[in-house]
Amino acid sequence: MSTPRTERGARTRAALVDAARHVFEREGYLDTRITDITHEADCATGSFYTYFADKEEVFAAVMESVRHEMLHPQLDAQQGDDPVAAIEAANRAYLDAVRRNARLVALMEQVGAIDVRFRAWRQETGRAFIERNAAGIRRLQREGLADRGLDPELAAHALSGMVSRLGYQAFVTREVDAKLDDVVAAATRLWANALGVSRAA
Amino acid sequence: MSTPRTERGARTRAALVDAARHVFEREGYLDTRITDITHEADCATGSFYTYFADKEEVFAAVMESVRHEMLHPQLDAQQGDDPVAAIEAANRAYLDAVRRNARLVALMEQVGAIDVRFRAWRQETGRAFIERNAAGIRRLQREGLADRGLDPELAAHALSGMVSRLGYQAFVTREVDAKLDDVVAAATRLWANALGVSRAA
Amino acid sequence: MSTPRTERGARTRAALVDAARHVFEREGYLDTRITDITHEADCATGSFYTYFADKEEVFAAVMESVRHEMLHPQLDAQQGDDPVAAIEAANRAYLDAVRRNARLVALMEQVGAIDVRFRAWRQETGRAFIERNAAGIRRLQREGLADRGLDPELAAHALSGMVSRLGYQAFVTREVDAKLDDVVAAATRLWANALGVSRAA
Amino acid sequence: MSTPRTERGARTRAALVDAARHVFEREGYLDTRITDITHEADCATGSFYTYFADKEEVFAAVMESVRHEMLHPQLDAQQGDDPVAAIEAANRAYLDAVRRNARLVALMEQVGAIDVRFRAWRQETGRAFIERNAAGIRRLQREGLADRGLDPELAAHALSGMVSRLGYQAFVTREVDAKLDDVVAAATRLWANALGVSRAA
DNA sequence: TATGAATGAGGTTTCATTCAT
DNA sequence: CATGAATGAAACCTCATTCAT
Repeated sequence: MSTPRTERGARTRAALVDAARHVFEREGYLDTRITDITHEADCATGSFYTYFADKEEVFAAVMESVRHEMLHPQLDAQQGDDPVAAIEAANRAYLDAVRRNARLVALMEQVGAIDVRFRAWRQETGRAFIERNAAGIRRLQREGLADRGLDPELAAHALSGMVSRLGYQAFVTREVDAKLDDVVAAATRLWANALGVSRAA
Repeated sequence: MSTPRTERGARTRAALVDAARHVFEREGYLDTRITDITHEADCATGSFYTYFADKEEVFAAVMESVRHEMLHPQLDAQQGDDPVAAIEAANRAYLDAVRRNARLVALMEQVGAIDVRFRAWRQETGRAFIERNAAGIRRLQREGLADRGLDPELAAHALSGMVSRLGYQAFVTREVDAKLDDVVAAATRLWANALGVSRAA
Repeated sequence: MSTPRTERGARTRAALVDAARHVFEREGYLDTRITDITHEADCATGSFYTYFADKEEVFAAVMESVRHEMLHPQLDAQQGDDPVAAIEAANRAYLDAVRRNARLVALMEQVGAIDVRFRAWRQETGRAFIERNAAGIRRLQREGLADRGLDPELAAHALSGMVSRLGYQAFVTREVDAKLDDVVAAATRLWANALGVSRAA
Repeated sequence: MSTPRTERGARTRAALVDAARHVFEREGYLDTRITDITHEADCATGSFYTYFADKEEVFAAVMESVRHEMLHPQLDAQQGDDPVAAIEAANRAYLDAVRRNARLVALMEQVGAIDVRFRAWRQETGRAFIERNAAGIRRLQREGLADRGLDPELAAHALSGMVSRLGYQAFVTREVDAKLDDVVAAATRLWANALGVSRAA
C-alpha cells in the first residue's frame, strides 16, 4: 500500500515481509492468514494494512525481496569458445539457483496455480531464461554449430522447459533422485545433443 | 463416500460428477463451492454428501472419469523399424491428449499445486509416460542407436518433462504459439537429436 | 409408532430395539443417529419410522425392554424378624441391580438430564424404591425400633438417595472404589444407625 | 481462547460470560446457540470466537465465575464442642448454597451427564466436600464420639451423597417439598444418627 | 412392509478488513 | 504510526424426516 516514511515504519514493513516469507514457506500460500504474519512479525493486525492491501501484496513483496538471489546470473566466467561449456555454465547457474531456493520455487508454483496475477510474473521470469537461450541457439546455428532444422524459439522453449522441469523434480518435489552435478551433466548432454553441438576440440 | 445402491442413486451421483466437472472447468478448483455443484446438478446440498465427503472427493471422481480419455494409448500403428517414427508417434499421442483435455490438464496442475494428495496422482500419471520412455531409450542404447553416455532414467525424465511442459505451454497456457504438427515436429527432432538417434534409411 | 402386525414386522422392530440398545450404550444418547441404529439393525432408514416416531421413542422402548432386569425385586427370602437383615437385603438387591446394569443407569442419567420426558420415568423408578423404604421406616417407628423424631418421608428420601448415589459412584462412575459387599455393608450400617435400628438379638 | 488485552476487550468478554449464564439458565445447555449468546451480549458472532473456542469453553467460564458463590465456606461461627452443631453448620452451609444456585446446579448436573469433560469438574467440586467430611468423621471416631465400625471414606461418600442428593431434590427438581430448615434438620439428624453421634450435654 | 435416496433448514466457524483509541 | 477488538458475510456440513419405488 503505502511506503514507510519513518525509520520505525521501515522496520515494521521489513519485519512483515520477513515474517511473511517464513510463514508462506511454512504454511503455504493458501493456509497463511494475515494474523499468522502479524503474529510472526510481532506486531498488530492493523499494522499489516498500513503497508499492504492484502495477502497478494505481501507475497509480491516477498518475491521481490528474493528476486536477486534467484536471478544472480553470475555467468561471470568466460567459457572461451567451447559452446558446450557455455551451455553447461548456464544450466548449472539455473539449476543451482533452483536448488538453493527450492521452497520459494515451490511456493511460486503454488501461487501461480492459484492467482492469475502471479502467473505473469512466473512466465516472465521463465521468459528471460528462454530468450537468452533462444539467442544462444540462433548464434550457434549461424555459426554452423547447431542443427539448422530447428526452430530456435520452439527449441529454446522446449529445452528450457526441460531443464526447468528437471530442476523442479530434482530439487523441489524430489521425485528425481540425483545430485546437482549429475543433473547438470545430463541436462547439458541432452541439450548439446539436441542442438547437434559438440565440444570444441 | 458411499456407493449408490439403486439406479436412481447412480444417476444422481453421475449428475454430480458431471456438474462438478463443468463447474471446476468454469470456476477453477478453489472458487468452486459445493452449492455451485449441487445447483448445477439440480439437487439438494445434502445429496452431495450422500456420495462425497468433500470437494476433494468429487474432484477425484471427476479425474477418474476422464482418465480413460487421457490415457488412451492408441499407439496402434506400427512404425516399423524407424526409431524416430516411434518417438514421433508417442509424442503425438501425448501432445494430442493434452490438447484435447487442456482445461482438465490446467485444473489438475492447479489442484496438484494446492493439494498434496493430488500431487501423487499427477506424478503417477506422469510416471507411466516416463517409464515407457525410459524403456525405449534403453532399447535404443542396447541396439547402438542412442548415445550410451546418457543415464536412461534421467534422460527419460528430462525429455518427458520437456515434451510435457511444451504441451502445457502450447495448449494450456498458450504462451507458446504453435500448431500441433509443429510442436510434434520440434519435440521429436530435439528428442531424437538429444539421444543421438537418426532416421532409418 | 405403530405395532407390527406381521411376524416379519415383529422381527424388524425387535432388531431395531436391540440395535438401539447397543448403539446407545456405545455412543451415548446424543451421539446416536437414527442411521446408526438402522445400520446396526441391518435395515433401511425408512423402516425405523415404521415403528418409532423418533429417537425418544426407541429409547423408551429400550428402557421398557430392560425394565424387568432392573426391577426384579427378588426380595424373596424372609429375613425373619431382624430389621437390619431386611434393610441389608433391600440395599443389596438395589445395589446389585445398579451394578449389573451400570451402562443403562448411566444412559438413563444422561437422558434424564437432556430430555424432560424421561426425568419423570427416572423419578418414578426412584419413587417406588423410596416409598417402599418410607413404609419400612414407618413400620419400624411404629414398632418402636426406629427414631421417632425423623420425618419418615424425608428420611426415606435422604437414605434412598444415599444408597442410590453410592451405587452410582461405585458402579457407574467408579469414583468410589469398593466391592459390592463393602458398599452393601457400609450402606446398611449407616442406614440402620441413621434410623437408630439395631440388630435383633 | 485468548485473554483480552484491553479494557474494552475485558468488557466484551465479561458481557459474553454474563450473557451466556443467562441464556444457559433460560434455555439449558443443549438448546443454547452461540448466536443466542452473542445476541444477548449484543455483539457480533465473531466476537464470541475472539474469547472462546466453543460452547464448552464459555460454559467453563460461567462455572468459574460462580465457583466462589458456591464454595464460600463461611463456616465462620464456632460451634464450640458440640459435634452435632458442627455437622449442622456444615450441612446448612452446603444446602443453602445449593438453594441459592439451584439453576446453576441443575445446569451443571445436565452438562455433567452430557459432557465427559465436566464430569471431572463436578466430581472435584464434590470431592472437597467429601474430604472435609471424611476428616470430620475420622476425628469423631478418634475421640470416641462416632461408630468406629464405619469406614470413614465410604461413610463420608455415602453421607455427603445423601445430603447433596437431598438438596438437589429439594431445591432443584423440587420433588421433595420441604423448607431449608426442615431439610437441614433431617439431614443432620440422619447424619448424626448414622455416625452414632449425640449432642453434647 | 421394506428400501434408501433426497431434502434443506439450521447451526458452526473462519478471517479479511475496519476503525476507535 | 501502532494497536487489537469488533464485525459479519460466507461457506461448510449434519441429520431427522419424507416419500417414491
